[in-house]
Amino acid sequence: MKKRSSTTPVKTMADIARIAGVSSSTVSRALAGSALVEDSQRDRIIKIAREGGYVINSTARNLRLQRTETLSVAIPLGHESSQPLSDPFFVEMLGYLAEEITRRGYGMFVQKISSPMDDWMYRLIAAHRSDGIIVIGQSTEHEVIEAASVSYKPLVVWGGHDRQQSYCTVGTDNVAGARAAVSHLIALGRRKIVFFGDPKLPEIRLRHDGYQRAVAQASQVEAMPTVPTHLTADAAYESMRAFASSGIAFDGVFAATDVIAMSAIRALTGAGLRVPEDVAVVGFDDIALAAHCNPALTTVRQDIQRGAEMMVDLLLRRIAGEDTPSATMAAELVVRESCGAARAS
Amino acid sequence: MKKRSSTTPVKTMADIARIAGVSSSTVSRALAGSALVEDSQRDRIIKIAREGGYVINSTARNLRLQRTETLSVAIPLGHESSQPLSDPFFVEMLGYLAEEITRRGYGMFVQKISSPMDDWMYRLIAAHRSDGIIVIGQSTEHEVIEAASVSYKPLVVWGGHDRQQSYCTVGTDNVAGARAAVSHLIALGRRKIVFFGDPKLPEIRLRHDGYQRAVAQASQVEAMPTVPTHLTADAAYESMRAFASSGIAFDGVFAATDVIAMSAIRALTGAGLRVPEDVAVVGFDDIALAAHCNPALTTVRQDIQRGAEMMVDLLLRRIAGEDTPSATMAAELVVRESCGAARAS
DNA sequence: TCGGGTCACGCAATCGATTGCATTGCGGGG
DNA sequence: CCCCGCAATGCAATCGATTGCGTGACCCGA
Repeated sequence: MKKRSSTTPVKTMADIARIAGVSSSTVSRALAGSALVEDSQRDRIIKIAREGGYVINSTARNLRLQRTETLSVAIPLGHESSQPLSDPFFVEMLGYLAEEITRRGYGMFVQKISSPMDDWMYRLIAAHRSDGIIVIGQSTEHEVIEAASVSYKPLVVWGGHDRQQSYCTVGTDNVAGARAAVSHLIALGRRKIVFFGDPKLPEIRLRHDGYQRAVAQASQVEAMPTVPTHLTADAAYESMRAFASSGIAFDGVFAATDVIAMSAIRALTGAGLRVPEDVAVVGFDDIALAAHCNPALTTVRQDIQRGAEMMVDLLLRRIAGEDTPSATMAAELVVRESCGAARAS
Repeated sequence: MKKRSSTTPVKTMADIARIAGVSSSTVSRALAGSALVEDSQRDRIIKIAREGGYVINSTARNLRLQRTETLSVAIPLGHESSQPLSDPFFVEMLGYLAEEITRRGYGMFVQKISSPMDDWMYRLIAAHRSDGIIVIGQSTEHEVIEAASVSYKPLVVWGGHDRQQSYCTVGTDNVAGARAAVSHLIALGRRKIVFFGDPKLPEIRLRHDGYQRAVAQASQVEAMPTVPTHLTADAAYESMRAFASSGIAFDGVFAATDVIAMSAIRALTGAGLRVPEDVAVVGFDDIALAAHCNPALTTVRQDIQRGAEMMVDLLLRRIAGEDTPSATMAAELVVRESCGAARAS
């Protein structure tokens, strides 16, 4: 930390004005780089500010300018009781958002929505603590978001996009990604593929759609049950353990998220099944650990970084008054070890 | 979102005052529950506010009250080039902090310190955007933090505690935890235990101390090299791959973090070594995935949730003027599969 | 009936930065 | 020599909530 030789503490523009022998108006203009201030004067004022270690008081500035220079990031966790932010996907997204938002000079106001009353959105808006809101994942809150979006425009949501929804989303092409994943399993000779995930959540429903299309399109693939597990590692582990001991034969698993996939693999191994020899597993998300677990996970990659950038970009444009459309990014199948090589059908 | 029947928009206290036929002073006092306002009057004002959907403007309030009701959370990543927030440990911590901070009615201002110039701390302080700062992990920034802490009191740091450091830390007893982990490996019959992690980082240095003490205390345990790997999954994987092919024989690994441990396991498996049969692995942190990777990871548990609570608690007390001491939490060895059972020495 | 006291409430300053408008000084053209 | 105009700067209001101090109304006892 730099040492400041401040005999007179320089906290406000008035302090600078006093030292420079001018009014605070001039200081304000000088610091803003206004051409109205004489060059030498401006330089002198800026020098005083710098040497005094002056940093503008953003609270006062924001009050005057009627804005906050802050973006809210809301994470609804309606689907997992009181579980803390457990999914690395959300957390990686949070990290990229932090990066992108601070890069643009904004602050990031993080809000976890644990026990959603239906007015969380309203309260977040009315608090006036941010200029706009990013919602990570629709969870079970689609209706609430939809309702809020009618009157509140600076809002961008990560998640699945539906034709009849009016709010602006950024997301991956879940249907195509899921379809590619399941088609890959089928191409490797798997015929009994189970879907793990709860289609009540919008994104997961789309992935389930993709799964169904791939299955419907292929021949000789058996219809298998859908297991609506929660998104947490514990719940997914338990679901898979129960399913594996149910006696239903299966040779492939399409997990709605990587966390589910990794937990499933562990449960399968615990049940004496080998991955990928006995059961091939594909996930969705490509979280950082997917490449580094054992066996390495074949999964559908979502470009989280680009997603974060797009959300911030769209939100800032919405704050500026533009009415931006939703954006969908391509999904990419990343083949690793967990689904093995082709085998005889 | 609730429907507001606001013919007259109620945005400010002055609006409410106009409707109620009083001054904004009275509105302010009424909303604050002051006894100076007559009961029926107060109820009426509160009713008007509620029906108008009024939410106080915190920017104005904070300017007047000279505070921000916001806490900064800084994450220095000096150790991993431009890597995004990759370690689940940090990210889980972030989630718990978000929970705890919002629970206390504060906002959370997240700042990622990617390419640390030595004035990041000063800038964060001088921006006046928060009432206090939580730093997650010392990374390579010990000196900067130490320097800042001399003049800036509302500061709490997650990380290792050293006798000669003056800032307030919250952390796990790294030495004892590491010692327990390594002693466990030794008790299981392992004799050639390698340490993976970079002792340049304060916390890791303490874990390395614990490792050395456990080794020194035991008999028949060979001195093995320390491999100073980075904290990212990729770097750790590469380090282990290189080490495994170096020809040095070993039967145990103590990884400084779970991410390193999980990557190491994968590299070992890739090199044809079995875990835990050929090499036993112990990690540190007990991140959520530790229990759910394959094999499940034996590791030293840090109570992240309690850590987050303590940091917020200490910080609020520091903001209130108290000079709180550092806190160290007990570490707990969690035995799972990755170090196997005892074997003949 | 009057003075002292209490209760409710309003006035106006304050927090710090911004900005429309007024003002000052200076130079040049008529 | 005077006046106009421009350049540079100051004044003061503003954003919205808070709060010390002042004031009016009312009640009570003397």
